[in-house]
Amino acid sequence: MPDHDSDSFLNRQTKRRRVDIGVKRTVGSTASSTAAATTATTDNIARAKAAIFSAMNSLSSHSHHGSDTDSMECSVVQPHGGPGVVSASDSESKSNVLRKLLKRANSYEDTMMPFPGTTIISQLLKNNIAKNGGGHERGERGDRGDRGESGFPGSGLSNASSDAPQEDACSNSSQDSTPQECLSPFGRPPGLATFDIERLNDEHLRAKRARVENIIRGMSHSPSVVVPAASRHERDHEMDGEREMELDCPPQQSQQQAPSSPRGGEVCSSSRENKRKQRLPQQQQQSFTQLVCQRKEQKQEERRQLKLQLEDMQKQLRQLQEKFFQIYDSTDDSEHNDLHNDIGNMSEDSPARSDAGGDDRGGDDLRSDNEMSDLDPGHFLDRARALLQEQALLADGDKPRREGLGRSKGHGGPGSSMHAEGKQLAETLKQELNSAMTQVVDTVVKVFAKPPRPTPQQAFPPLSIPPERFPTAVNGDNPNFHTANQRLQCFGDVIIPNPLDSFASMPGIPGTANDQTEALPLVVRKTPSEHHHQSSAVGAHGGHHHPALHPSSLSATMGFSPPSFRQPFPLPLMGYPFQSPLAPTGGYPGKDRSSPDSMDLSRETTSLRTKMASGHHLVHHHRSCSPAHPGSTAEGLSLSLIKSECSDLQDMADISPYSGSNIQEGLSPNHLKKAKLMFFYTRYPSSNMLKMFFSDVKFNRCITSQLIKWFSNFREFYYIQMEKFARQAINDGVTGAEELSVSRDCELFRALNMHYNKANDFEVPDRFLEVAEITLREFFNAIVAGKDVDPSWKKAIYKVICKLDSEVPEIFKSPNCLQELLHE
DNA sequence: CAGAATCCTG
DNA sequence: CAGGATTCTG
Repeated sequence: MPDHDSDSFLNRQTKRRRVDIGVKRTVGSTASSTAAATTATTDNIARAKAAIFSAMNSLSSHSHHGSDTDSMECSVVQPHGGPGVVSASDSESKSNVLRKLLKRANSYEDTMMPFPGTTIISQLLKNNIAKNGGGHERGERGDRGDRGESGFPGSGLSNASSDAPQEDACSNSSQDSTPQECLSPFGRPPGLATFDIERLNDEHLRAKRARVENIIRGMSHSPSVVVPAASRHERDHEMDGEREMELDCPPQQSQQQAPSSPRGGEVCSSSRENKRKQRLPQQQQQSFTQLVCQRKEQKQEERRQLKLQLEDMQKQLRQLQEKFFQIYDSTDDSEHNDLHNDIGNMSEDSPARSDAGGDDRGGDDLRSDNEMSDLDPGHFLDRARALLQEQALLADGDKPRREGLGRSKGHGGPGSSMHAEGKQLAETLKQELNSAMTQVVDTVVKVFAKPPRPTPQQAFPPLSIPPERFPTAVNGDNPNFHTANQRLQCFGDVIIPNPLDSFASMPGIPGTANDQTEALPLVVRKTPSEHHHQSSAVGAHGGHHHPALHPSSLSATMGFSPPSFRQPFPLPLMGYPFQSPLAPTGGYPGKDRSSPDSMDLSRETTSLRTKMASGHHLVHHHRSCSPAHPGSTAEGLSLSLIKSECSDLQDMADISPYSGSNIQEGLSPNHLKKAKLMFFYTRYPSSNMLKMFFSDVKFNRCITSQLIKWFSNFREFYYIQMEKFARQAINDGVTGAEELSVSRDCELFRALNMHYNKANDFEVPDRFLEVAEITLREFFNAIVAGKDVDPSWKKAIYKVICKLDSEVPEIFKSPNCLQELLHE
C-alpha cells in the first residue's frame, strides 16, 4: 500500500504535467522513478522490522497472562489464626507487603517482560510458596503481631501507634482499638470468619466456602463483635485497590458479596480483609469450634508457609537491593540515590541504616514524592534486571556484596541462635521494613491505581488487561518512564528504544492523515539561528533521538520491553500532528484524537515517539497497515489497537532508516525562507525539484503539498503585485509596456523583495528582475488590451511566466544554504 | 471522477 | 500563509 501511494503520487506528478493555467509543468520522470525505487527498498526493510516487532508483541501478550497467574498465586491469603497464632498475622502482613511490593515489580515486569514466569521475582515467589516448610514463630512479635499488618497499608510510618489493628480491637478489645473504628458505619454483622478461604487458589473452592460462610453467618450472629471499619475501611480501600488491580480475581467478589458487607463505596472490598475481621468473632462462636479446629490446622500450615515466604521474600528483597545497588551505584548514583536510601532503610541487614531510616521516616513525608518516583515501574524493572545480570555474574563467582546479603538472611528461624538483642534488632528492622514497604505500596497504589483506572478499561475492554497496567504504562511515560528507560540503557544489550519516541521520527507523521493533502501546520516556529537540530514541527526530533534510532536488538533472554509496548500510546497524547498511522488511534476507538490538548502534549509525546518510530516498531506498524496484514490481531495490544491510516506510512518507511543526517520531518521557518529565495529563480518548481532542494526534509505527501502550496502562495502574491503595478502604471498614464521596467529600487521590486527577502540579506538575481519586468508588461498589455474582462485572462500570462523559470543555484540544494547564502 | 491549480477567505 | 471551496483538465 505504501508503495502504491508513493508511486501513484510520484507517477501522478510525472504524468500529470498539468499546470497552473494550462502550462505543462516540467517534471523529471527519471527522478520520479528513482524515488519510487527507493521507496520500495525501504519498504522491504520495513517489513523485516515489522516481523521483529510482531514477535515482540506476541511475547508481550504471553507475559500478560503469566502475570495474572502469578497474581493469583500471590493472592493466597493467610488463614485466620487463633489468639495464639497472632504471629501468623504478623508474618502474613509482612509477607503480604513484601509480596505486594515484589509482585508489583512483577507486574511492571510483566508489562514489559515477554516471559512473566521467568521473572526472577515471580520465580522466587513461587519457589517460596512451594517449598514452605517448618514455620518460624516470631515470638518477639507476640500479640502485637497484627499490628504490623494493620499498620502497613495506611501510613507506613505510623503503624506502631495509630494503626491499631482493628481486628484485634474489635475482637479482643485488648488492643488499642479506636472506638470509632468499631462504630464505623461499615461495621458489618459479625459474620463467621471466612476461615482461610482466601488462601485457596481454587476459585470454585473459594466460592463454595463463601457460600458456607454466608450460611454460617446467618446462623450465628454475634452482635457483640463489631468490626471496626473506619480505619480499616481506609486500609482496605487501598489494599483493595491494589489487589484488585493486581489480582483481578473474581472469586473475591463473590465472597465479598456474601459477607453482606455494607461497604458499598469500595471499588472492590477485600475479601481477605473481611474475612480477617470476622475471624476473631468466629472463634468466639462455640458452635463452630470443630470447624475452627480443622481450620486451625490449615492455618498453622499456612502460617508456616507464610513465614517462610516472608523470610524468603525478605531475603530476595535484600538481594535485589544489593544487586541493584551494585549495578547502579557505579553508574548513575546521583539519579537513584533516593531509591537507594529508601531501600537501604528497609534493609534489615543494615541495622544502623535501618535505624536511621526509621528516624527519617518519622518526618519523612516530604520524601513521599521521591519515593514515589523511585518506585515507579522502571525501578522495579531495573531491579529485576539488575538481578538478572547479577545472576549471570554470580555464575562466574559470587560477589562480596551478595555474600553479605546472603548471610543477613538467617534471622527468624526458631532455632536461630540470635541473641535477644539481635532479635530485637531484627524485630525493629522488620517493622521498619514493613512500614517502609507500606509506604511504598501506598504511594505506588495511589499513584498508579487511582486516576486513570476507569478509562483504560473502557478503552481496552477486549484485552481484559488489568486496569492498573494502563495507568502504569501511561504514567510511566512521564517522569519515570524516561529515567527507567535511560537506566535500562545501561544494560546496553537489552535496551529497547522507547517506542513512543519512535513516533516522532516518522517523517510521515505530520501529514500522516491519509489523504491529507493540504499542509498541516508543519512549520515550527524556530529561531533562525538554530538551523540545525531545531526541533521540527513534528517535535523533538532534532538531534536527540538519534541514539534511539539504533534500536538495540531485543534481548530475548532478558525479554525486557518498555511498558510502552504494552500501552505504547498514551492516547490522550496522540494528538494532532501525530494522527499518525502509527498512532494507536485504534487504541481508543472513537476517541477524539485531535483534542485541543494534543498539541500541548505533543511535545512530550513527541520525544517518546521518536524512539518508537525507530527501528522495527516503525516498520511494523507500517506493515500492519498493509492489506497483507489485516487484523494483525495476534500481534499484541499495540498492534491490534493500531488502526492504520497507513497512507503515508510508506513515506515514513523511506526515511526511517536515515541516520545521523539532519533530515527533518517537517518544514521549518528556514525552509520557508529558503523557498522564498528560491522563488527568485523558479516560480513553478516541480515537486521533484523541491525534493532535491529540500533534501534535508523527509518528503511525504504533506510536505510536498505544503511546499507546493508555498510556491502557489508566492505566485499568488507575485501576480497580485504585478497586476496591481500594471494597473497603477496604466493609471499613471503609461502607454507602452516598454516604458515599464523593474529595477531594484522600484516600488514593485521593493514590494516583492520585502515579501520574499524580507531581511534583504539575499541578493536577488538579475534574472528575477527580468522576469518581473516581463510579467509586469504582460499584465500591462493584457489589461490595456482589455483582456482582463476574461475571467481566465491571467492564464495566458501564467503560461508565459512559467517558462521563465531559471535554474536554481546548486547552493540551494545544501541544507545549510541559508547560512552560506546569507553570509556571502 | 480524481487530481491539481486556483480562488477566496481568515 | 493555510484551509476550504471552486474550477479545470484529462
